[in-house]
Amino acid sequence: MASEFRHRVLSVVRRIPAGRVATYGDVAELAGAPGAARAVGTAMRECRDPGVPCHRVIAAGGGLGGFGGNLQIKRERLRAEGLDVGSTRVRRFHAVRWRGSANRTKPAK
DNA sequence: CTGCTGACTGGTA
DNA sequence: GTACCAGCCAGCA
Repeated sequence: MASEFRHRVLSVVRRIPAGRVATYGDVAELAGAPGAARAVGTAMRECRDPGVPCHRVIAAGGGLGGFGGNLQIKRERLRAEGLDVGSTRVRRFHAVRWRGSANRTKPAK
């Protein structure tokens, strides 16, 4: 399957526990393609599956990322997860991984 | 097979 | 602080 990478990404996103988030870069690395953050976003584009909490995938620094119109819903969901979400970025959140190092529960930037 | 695009990231100005 | 540039990988025409 040419979309094996996408499938792997979806699996990683699916493993993200509630109340926790992961950056595109982290998901890409966990998917086996470090640096393919953009490709991750492309894969998320088809995250219509409810089993794939694509809203838990955010950009680096706590940004919600690009997304289109449902970005608003994503923000509300993240807030429902117990995270502090601002207008276009998260203030406080628990990331499964941060900068490829130990689990950090700080927004850093 | 070649080239462009894209829900990204990090660094420099 | 924000703005722009270059680099990265995967998907699609």
